[in-house]
Amino acid sequence: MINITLKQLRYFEALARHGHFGRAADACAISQPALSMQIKEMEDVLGATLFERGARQVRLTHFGEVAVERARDILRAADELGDLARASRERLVGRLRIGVIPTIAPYLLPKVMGDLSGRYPELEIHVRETVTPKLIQELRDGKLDTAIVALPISETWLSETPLFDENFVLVRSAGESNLPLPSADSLREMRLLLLEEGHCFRDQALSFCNLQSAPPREVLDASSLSTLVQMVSAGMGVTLIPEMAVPVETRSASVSISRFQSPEPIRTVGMVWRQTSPLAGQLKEIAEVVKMCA
Amino acid sequence: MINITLKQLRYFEALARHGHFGRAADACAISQPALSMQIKEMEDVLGATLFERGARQVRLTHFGEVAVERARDILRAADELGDLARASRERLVGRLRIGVIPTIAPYLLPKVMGDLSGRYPELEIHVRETVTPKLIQELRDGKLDTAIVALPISETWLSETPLFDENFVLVRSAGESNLPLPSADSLREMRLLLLEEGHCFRDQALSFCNLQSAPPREVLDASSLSTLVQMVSAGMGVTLIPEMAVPVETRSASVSISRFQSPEPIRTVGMVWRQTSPLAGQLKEIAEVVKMCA
DNA sequence: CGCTTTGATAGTTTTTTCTTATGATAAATA
DNA sequence: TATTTATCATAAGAAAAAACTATCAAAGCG
Repeated sequence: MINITLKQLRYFEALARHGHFGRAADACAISQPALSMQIKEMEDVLGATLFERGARQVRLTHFGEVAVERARDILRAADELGDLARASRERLVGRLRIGVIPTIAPYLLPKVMGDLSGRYPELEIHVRETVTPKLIQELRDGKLDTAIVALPISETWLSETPLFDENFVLVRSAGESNLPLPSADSLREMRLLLLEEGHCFRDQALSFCNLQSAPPREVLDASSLSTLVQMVSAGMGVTLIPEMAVPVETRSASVSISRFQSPEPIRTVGMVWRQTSPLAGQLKEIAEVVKMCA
Repeated sequence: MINITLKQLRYFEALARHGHFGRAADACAISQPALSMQIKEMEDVLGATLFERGARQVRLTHFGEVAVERARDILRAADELGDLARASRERLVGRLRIGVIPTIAPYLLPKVMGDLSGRYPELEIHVRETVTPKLIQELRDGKLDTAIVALPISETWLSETPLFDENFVLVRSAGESNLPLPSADSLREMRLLLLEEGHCFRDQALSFCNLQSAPPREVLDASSLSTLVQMVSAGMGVTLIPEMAVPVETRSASVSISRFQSPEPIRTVGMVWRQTSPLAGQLKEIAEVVKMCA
């Protein structure tokens, strides 16, 4: 498809402004014949005359007058594309889509969101809270820019950076606080309440109890840590929650919290993103901000 | 002053659309390395990354998404400069891209095409037949000059002019011609065959039966009026078709046609185009020609 | 592991654009 | 009227840009 070029539009606009081939050519920093040829080329392509070449002056035709308006619009839009690029290059601006797993989101996000908004006022943060496999899928599909999950993920196409380590604590009903601390193995014999399938925290808890995937007797699949703690508070069993969740979740429940002796159960929380993401640089920066919060 | 070129914008747009260097290059009729180089050049000039090159897919960055919108605007404006030139040469010549909805096209186009070609011998008419939302999108993208659709469209950036009104008639199998005419409401209880989702005629028919969007029992989604009539002919139910379609569609089907009493179902067919289109003047002229045909 | 897909790179060729030199026309000047 | 001057067009070669072919390298897939 043959078409006009932006260069021709620039020359055209210059000629329209100066009304003189020589001066317009100077303004464009090219020779006069070069300008003449490009204008002629443009007229040929358009199939219409742009200028009425008088002996002593060059004047726009009626069509030329209309066309130069359009040309100026186009040139302005093209220049704005450059401005747009410059604006987006400097600071972290625009939309940032973060995914967070449900066992971290409610405890980490309030502070992180505040800090990020303060630091990057032009950043529009979208948060998606769901389980790890879905987050990874959405990352792969380009629906998310980054995700905060329990490491490791071990996908070759992902970059991962650790943010912080997090202990698991035992939650028992208030009356049991004096009982001796059960060993990891003996948790198997107790009524251990867990999150439903799909949450990585469930697998981590089971792993700590040396259970592969077969659940212990009588598990109850909760959909949130809040539910778990409320169940414990009602005397239905014991559970594990991340230390980070303690302040929020025990506020309205009469339960006792105990830390394990070594080997203390632990998980590493980190941030992941596509290795190919052009935001990689900025995401590292954001990871630092999140580390501060934790 | 170094700057991007329209050619680069075209390549950029193609790559954004195809998400694949090879196919985009094909679409631009150049080799893949040529496209790669121009995209890279463009990214260098802008100083920003436009695409995230994944192992298996190429995806726009956030900035790329914003930029491609601008690029499309610029490209459309540049194309319109050509249209403008054509319009300035008084008579309507060159390419005219008309979109028509499928429930009108086969009945209106044969005559309209003939009349237009006779009247404007230098006019090269391209016809695109698809559903209204796609036509409107293509109009917006500058891929169409005008479209013939059911009014109203109510987009502020469109000019619309009515062409003619069209009644809907009831199609029943041949044996049922003596039965009394069902009311709009009672159509709901019959086995009403309709076009598939997306056709405005489907919505208009449903609306006449006072159905919002929930389809009646056992709808069968056909992709053309011909199919509908053939189904009716086979005794599978009843349907509505525009009056204009009657001569063509009942030629090879043993069905009976009945007009409704008032309130007679009706729709207004009209022509729409971008208000900013330089062809506006000529399009009005064409609308008059189409009116004659109907 | 090989095999395939896919984008990047290198070197060469083709096309486009630009430059200098020159021509042509008409107004201005003498 | 002849000459000069101002201007834009044309021509031919040089420079720059863009495109092609061939090939590489990385990553997914069986």
